[in-house]
Amino acid sequence: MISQTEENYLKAIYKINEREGKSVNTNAISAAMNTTAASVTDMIKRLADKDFINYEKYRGVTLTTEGERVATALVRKHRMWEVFLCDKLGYSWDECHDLAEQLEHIQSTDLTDRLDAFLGKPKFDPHGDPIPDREGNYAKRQQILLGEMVVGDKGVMVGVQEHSTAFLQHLDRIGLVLAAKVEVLEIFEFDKSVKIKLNGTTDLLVSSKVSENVFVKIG
Amino acid sequence: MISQTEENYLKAIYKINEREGKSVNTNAISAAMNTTAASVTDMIKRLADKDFINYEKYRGVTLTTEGERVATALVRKHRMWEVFLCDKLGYSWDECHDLAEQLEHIQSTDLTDRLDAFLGKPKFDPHGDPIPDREGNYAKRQQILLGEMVVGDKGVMVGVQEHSTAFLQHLDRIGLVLAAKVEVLEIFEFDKSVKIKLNGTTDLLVSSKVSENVFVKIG
DNA sequence: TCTAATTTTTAGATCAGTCTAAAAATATTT
DNA sequence: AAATATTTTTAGACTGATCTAAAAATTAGA
Repeated sequence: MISQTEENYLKAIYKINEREGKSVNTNAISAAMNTTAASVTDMIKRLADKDFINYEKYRGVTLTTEGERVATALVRKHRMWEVFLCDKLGYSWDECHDLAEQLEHIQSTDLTDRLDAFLGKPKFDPHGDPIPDREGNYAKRQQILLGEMVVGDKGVMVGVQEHSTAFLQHLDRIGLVLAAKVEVLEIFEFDKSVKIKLNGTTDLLVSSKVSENVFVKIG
Repeated sequence: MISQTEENYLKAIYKINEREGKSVNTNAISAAMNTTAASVTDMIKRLADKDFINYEKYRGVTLTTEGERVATALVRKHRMWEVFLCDKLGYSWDECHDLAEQLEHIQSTDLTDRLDAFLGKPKFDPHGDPIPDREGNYAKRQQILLGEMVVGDKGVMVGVQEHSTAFLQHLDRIGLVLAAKVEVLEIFEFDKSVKIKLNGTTDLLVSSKVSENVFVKIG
C-alpha cells in the first residue's frame, strides 16, 4: 500500500526531474512539498526502502521504474479529472487544478480507463498538458515558451508552465487563453516584456513573468 | 480541518443511530469501523473535543447538529458519486460502493452541487437509497422489507438494507433487481423463506437472508 | 442484592508524518 | 587548499491513529 503523502512526493520528484532533467535534491523537494529538508530526508528513506526511488546520501534521488509508473499514473489521473471537471461540470481551467489534486488519489485504474472512454479519450487537459496513456507514455509537446520566440514568429497558445490559480486568472483577464493566436511584434530588452498581436486583432504587452510561463506552438 | 478517519467515524455513528434510533455505544462503532473499542474511545474523545458529538463516559454518543451536518454531507456525496459511476461510467450497483467510499471524501460542496445538476438532480442512488439535499434533508422511504409483506401483497423492489458486494451480486443472479415487480405467493414459516412472483412471470423462492434485506414499495 | 458477565476506559506502545536545532558532508570562493 | 557557505542528515520530540492488556464501570442474573 502507498499513502497519499508518498504519492505526492513521487509526483513532486517526477515533475522536478522532468523540468531539471537530473537527479533531484532534497531542497528542491522540500520547496515543492512545502515541508522542511529534514522531513524530506525521512520520506526519501521510506520511499527508497519501498523501491520507489534510488537514493544515495547527499547525492539526491531518481525514480525507479516502479516509482515512475506511480508518478505517471497520478499525472494521468490528475489530467483526466481536469478534463472531466472542465468539460462536464463547467469549471474553468484555474478552478479545476485543486480539485484534481484530490481526485488524482482515487485508487482504481479501471475508473481512470472508464473516465478516459467517457471523455472521448482526450489527449490533452484544459491547460494543454498531455495526458499519459495507461503505460505512462505521452507525446512531448511540440512547443516553446512565448519568451523564447523572436519578432515575427506566429503561433497558437497551447499551455502553461505555471499552474497557480492567480496566474491562470491573470491570463483569462488579459485574454491570453488556450488556442489564442499569437504573433510577436516587439521584444523590449530592458524588462524582457513582449508586445504581441492577439488573435490577429488587439495588441497586447505581456510581462516576462507571463512570457516565460506560456507555451506556444509555432506555425 | 476534519480528517477522513474522523469523517468515517461520524458516518458510522450516523448510520448506526439511523438504524437503532438511540445513543450509539462504543462496541457498535468498533464493529462498524473494524477497529478495537480502545481506538473508538480515543476517537470519540477527539470528536467530542471538536464538538461533532455529545459524549458522556460509559453512556455512548449522539451527533451534534454540526456532526450530523458532516455525516449527511458525506452520505449525499457518496450516493451522488454512485449515481455518476453507474449512470455515466457503466458500473453495476455492486461495484460502485467501494469507489464511492473513496470519492465521498473529496472536499468541495460546490463539486457535489455541480455533479447533482450534471446527473439531473437524482433523488435516489442505484440501490434505492435517497440522496440528501444540500441541507441534509431527505424523504424517508415509503417502503417495507420483503420479509414484512403478507401473502397477496404486491410491490416494486426499491432498495436494499445490506450493501455488500456478495449480496448485490446474488440479487443480480436471481433477477431481484431495482424496479423488479414482486408479488408474495407463499411464506414458509419453517425457515421464513418466501415464494414470490417476479415481474408477473417467473416464480422465485427467496431465503430469509434475502427477504430481510430487500426493500419493497407497496402498491 | 450480590456476583458474574459485559462493556468501556486507561495505560502504555507503535508507526507515519511532521517539526526544530544541531551536526556532518559537500560545494564554493578567495 | 583553507575558510566559508550551503545542503543534507541526524537527534529528539510531537500528533493522529492505531494496537494489546489490564483496570474500572455498568448491566444482567441467580
